[in-house]
Amino acid sequence: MKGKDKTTEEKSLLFKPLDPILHSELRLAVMSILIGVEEADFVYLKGQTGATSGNLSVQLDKLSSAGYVEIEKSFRGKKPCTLCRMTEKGRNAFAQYVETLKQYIQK
Amino acid sequence: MKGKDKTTEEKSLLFKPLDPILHSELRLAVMSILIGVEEADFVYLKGQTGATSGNLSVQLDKLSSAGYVEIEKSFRGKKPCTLCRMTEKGRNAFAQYVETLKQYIQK
DNA sequence: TAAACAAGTTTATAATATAAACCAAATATT
DNA sequence: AATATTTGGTTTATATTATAAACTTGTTTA
Repeated sequence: MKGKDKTTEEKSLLFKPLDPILHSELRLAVMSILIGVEEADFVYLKGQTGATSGNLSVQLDKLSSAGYVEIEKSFRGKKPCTLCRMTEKGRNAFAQYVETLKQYIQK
Repeated sequence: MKGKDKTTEEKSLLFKPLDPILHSELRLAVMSILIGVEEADFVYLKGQTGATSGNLSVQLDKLSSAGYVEIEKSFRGKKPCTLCRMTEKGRNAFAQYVETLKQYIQK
């Protein structure tokens, strides 16, 4: 294929892009949990998802940077505690992601 | 976290792993098309997905290596033609992926 | 008082997705 | 009739990701 690949420009009308922030196993699991609760802490999310601390930490950061979750660091007694809560933006993005996904898995 | 991270072993019961072959935007789009038709050629898949030739070629290879699609190379007149068809294994994997995904996006 | 644990973060690495560059054959252009 | 362009792809290089290992800081426990 010489020169510019013309198809690069023509975006498919049939398949809208899947939000890359949400199209990730662990981040999706976290969002799935957070959508059903008021808030959840790091340890709980870790337990429910089965993720390692490192992976969870990184993915929470990404969700936070995207503005999909709010993270609030405090102490529970003497232990640090990281509380996570889904934002309105996160809720919208999640709903949109699910809609888009339906185009891919139909029915 | 010193030593081995214990949570590594405890797999989550709530979130089954998402088949990494299918959890990919382009491969999912391709499977989504192939599940609805008897067969589709490279050019058609490229048009429908909006993918570049290179990307499509690579992702078709992966689906083929996984045994999810069969690829049959022939000629249509004098032009080469790459026909793709979903296998039974692919159909099962797709159905399973959709089921698993429902755990993540519920309802 | 030192070893183990809790709650994370940082960093290194392996895997992925993606497009750019490439190729061979056919068709169109001068 | 030579050459340029298009068609239908493949290979390769690169940038991004996901992931776990290694590290940190403070707290229990032996």
